Amino acid sequence: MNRMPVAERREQLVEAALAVASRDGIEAATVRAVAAEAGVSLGVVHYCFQDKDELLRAMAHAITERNTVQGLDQIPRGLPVAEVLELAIDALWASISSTRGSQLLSYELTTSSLRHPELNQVAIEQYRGQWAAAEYVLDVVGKAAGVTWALPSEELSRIVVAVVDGYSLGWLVDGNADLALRGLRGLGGYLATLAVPIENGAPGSGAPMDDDAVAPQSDESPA
Amino acid sequence: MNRMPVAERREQLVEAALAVASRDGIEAATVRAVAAEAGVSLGVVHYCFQDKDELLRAMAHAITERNTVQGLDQIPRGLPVAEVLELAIDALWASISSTRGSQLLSYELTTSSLRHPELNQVAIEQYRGQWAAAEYVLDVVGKAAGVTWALPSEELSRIVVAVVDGYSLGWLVDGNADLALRGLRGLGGYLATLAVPIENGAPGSGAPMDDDAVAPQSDESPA
DNA sequence: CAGTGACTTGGGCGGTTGTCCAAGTCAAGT
DNA sequence: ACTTGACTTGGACAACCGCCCAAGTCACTG
Repeated sequence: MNRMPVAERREQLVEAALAVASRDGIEAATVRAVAAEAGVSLGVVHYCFQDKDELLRAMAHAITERNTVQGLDQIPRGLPVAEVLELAIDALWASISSTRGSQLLSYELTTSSLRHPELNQVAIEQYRGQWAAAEYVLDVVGKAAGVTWALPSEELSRIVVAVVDGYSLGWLVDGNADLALRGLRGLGGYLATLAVPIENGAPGSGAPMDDDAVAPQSDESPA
Repeated sequence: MNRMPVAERREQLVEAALAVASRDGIEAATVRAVAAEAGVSLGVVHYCFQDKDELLRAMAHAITERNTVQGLDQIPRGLPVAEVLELAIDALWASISSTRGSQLLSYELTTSSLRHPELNQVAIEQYRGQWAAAEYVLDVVGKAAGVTWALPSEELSRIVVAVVDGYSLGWLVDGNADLALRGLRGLGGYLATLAVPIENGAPGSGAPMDDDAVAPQSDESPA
């Protein structure tokens, strides 16, 4: 094999682990399988990572980092909240539904983390990332539509993450993408009822609305 | 060991498998560990089950069947829909939050099922059971409060299952039961806005309400 | 051009897994 | 009392796992 500095080799191995685990499941991501996927011999993995667990943690970190939301910068301003939300949700679902293996791997990583002390931090990092991402998206959407939200953004992001998680799981099980997307659009409709227009002279818009502030739902995608 | 007919022995082994897997995770439920938990020798397991997979399927079937909702028969009639929903949700959450290991095992079973062809039917059976249970609960609640729902019950049950799943996962990760319960009560508040009183002379009640029928959320617990 | 050290190799180690089986034990029927 | 067959036992097997290491290879520096 081509010689390569450790740092670069590590990235390659993480990539290989991600490929194997997304395709065949986290249990299939053995040291041997990762080495074979990367086209290197067995010893290389333990030369670059102290443990198999360290490799798995690096892989989890990579897949979590990759879940950053994309394409939010091109959301047009001045649209009604409901429409902005629909755009955001459609984009989110497109990115989720096109990466089934990664989605499934994310849930496998979460449950594995909750069982094995060596992966202790993985799950909480995953969800901290998702809650923060949801909060950020809600902030961007709110600014694009000129509204604020009737609920604290931590609660709202929890709602978004929970609902997206729930529908993603359901979709993984039954394979019905349309049903899931319709459900998520419903979440968008619910969120729209929580939008409060900014009194400021700015050209806001969207669903005005009372808050009878009931609340919870929410989640940001684990893609 | 005491002699025992196969059928009875099978039940005992399923119980042992459930104990091991709930406590230590699905990976820890090896044939040896299950035999030890049941206090029988190794060969007994393969005498009662053809495969390890057959044992796992039987275990999954048992845990899914056990998720039937309880205590619904003692819901008082004539209460406002919002209060009935809160009662139901509090009971549901009490049963979820008191069985952390089983909840986690349910998610492990789902992901395992989605990866291994031998467990193919497990996940879909789990969710069919949960969607049906949610539908049943919504029906009971509706009758107790004298209302019907503004959305088709299949969609509503999907919402319930998705939201409960999402919040359960979040709770498994961060351990914050209060936050999850508050979130689920919010789901109850949302559902209340979808309740339509029955015109019939019956003493219904609860939040009346327009349906702007957006929709989805929902889930029934995997306990 | 020689030497040094980072990187790679492939096999071996002990442990665990699912599966199998020859032999043993015990309750029930004749 | 003896036979039969359901049930149990404990060890063996091959396959796989994570981990380790002595030896080899190559790029680079002096």
